[in-house]
Amino acid sequence: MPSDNKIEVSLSEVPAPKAADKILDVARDLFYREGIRAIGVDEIVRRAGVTKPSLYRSFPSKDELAASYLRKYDLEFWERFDEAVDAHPGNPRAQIIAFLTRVGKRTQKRDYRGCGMTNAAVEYPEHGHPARVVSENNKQELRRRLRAMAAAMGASDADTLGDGLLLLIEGAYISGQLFGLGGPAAVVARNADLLIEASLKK
Amino acid sequence: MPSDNKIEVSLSEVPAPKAADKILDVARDLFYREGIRAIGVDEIVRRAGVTKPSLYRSFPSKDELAASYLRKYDLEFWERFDEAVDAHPGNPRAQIIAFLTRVGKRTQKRDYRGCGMTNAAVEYPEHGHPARVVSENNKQELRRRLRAMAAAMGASDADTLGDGLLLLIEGAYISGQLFGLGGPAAVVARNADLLIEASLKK
DNA sequence: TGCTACATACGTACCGGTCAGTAACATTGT
DNA sequence: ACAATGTTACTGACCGGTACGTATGTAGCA
Repeated sequence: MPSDNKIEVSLSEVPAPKAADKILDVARDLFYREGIRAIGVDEIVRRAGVTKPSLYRSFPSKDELAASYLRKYDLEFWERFDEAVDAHPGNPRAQIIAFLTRVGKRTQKRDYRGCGMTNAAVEYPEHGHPARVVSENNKQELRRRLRAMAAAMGASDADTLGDGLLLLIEGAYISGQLFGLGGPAAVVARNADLLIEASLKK
Repeated sequence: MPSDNKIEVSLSEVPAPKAADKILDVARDLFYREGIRAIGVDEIVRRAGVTKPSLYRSFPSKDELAASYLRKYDLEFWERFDEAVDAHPGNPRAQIIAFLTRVGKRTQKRDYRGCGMTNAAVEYPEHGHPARVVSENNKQELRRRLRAMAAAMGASDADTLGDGLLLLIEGAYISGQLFGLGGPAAVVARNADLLIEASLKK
């Protein structure tokens, strides 16, 4: 058994993953790839190597586990977003294009499955569902930031441009998983650039 | 009992809706509003006022019923699309804007649920699933037509513009059900017009 | 007209499996 | 001791799907 992570070289190093963490990791993977409704709790605990009571000791319900998965997804999303922002300080246009260039690249990977937030909202149309609430909050914050960036670019109608960029982003997420390789999402950055250009002059 | 459709005034008029038709009507409504995975066959037959064996005499499986629902959806979609096209003969730009204006309006209705095709593809990521196949075919045809229209507009890079329009459309479908009233989908036509403008000059 | 013969359409009751979730108790490591 | 986890077994509801019997309409024929 080479390279086992049970080595425990010293204190607080590889601190023996708790059951809740293993569950959340597996849930994240399966929920994202297959969909939340498509995955049962039995499969999650099986793949995580834990038992069902362990799941329900850490999470009050499957719906709340899904919400936790999305909160984790939310954190990772903003990390990726801010990475593009930080790469071009004071240049919102370059920030957007950098972000969309990476999104476009990711959509061209095999088995790309779009945005976990967006997918969850499609799976759970019911208002107030725990998973949907997380998703809606994420999207509203994204909209707010895009509009602010559009304003910082000096767009004459910043809200319209910000919303247009959001439409392109969501379209890329969906088209990425619909068309696979060679799909329309590959040119999302180019289209965003054209849209920005048209929104600035005048 | 006023206005009962059992009148049968003459031959071949209101020909007593068959079980299969009632099932498909109910399935269309429930699948679209709640999602395909969220609705069981029991609820469908209950709401349709028929029994389960009747469903399985007309449809070989739930998956095939979902595919039938999408084929019906596909027909209605192209009716709406061609309506906008026919309203502006020889003017692809006006055709697109007319279509997107109506899409934008529909996204602002309460309980808007986006595109049944798109939603089904999100619900069934597995390649080859009967419902997904119908959805993918619809989207590929839409892409083909949008690219052709972009070429007819005289865009320098017609494929990029066609794909950009597709991204905006898919973004509108998703944002419509994510944000509800006052969401970004309301300005999809305006953004499409800006994108077209930017893609034509030069 | 009266009868059978057959096909179509439908209903009752049921199948095994899976769903999310839980009760009660044993085991482990610190 | 204590807290976290595992073990086993279970619940009631629901899942998609089916075996099998029954009603109804109609064609053929006397």
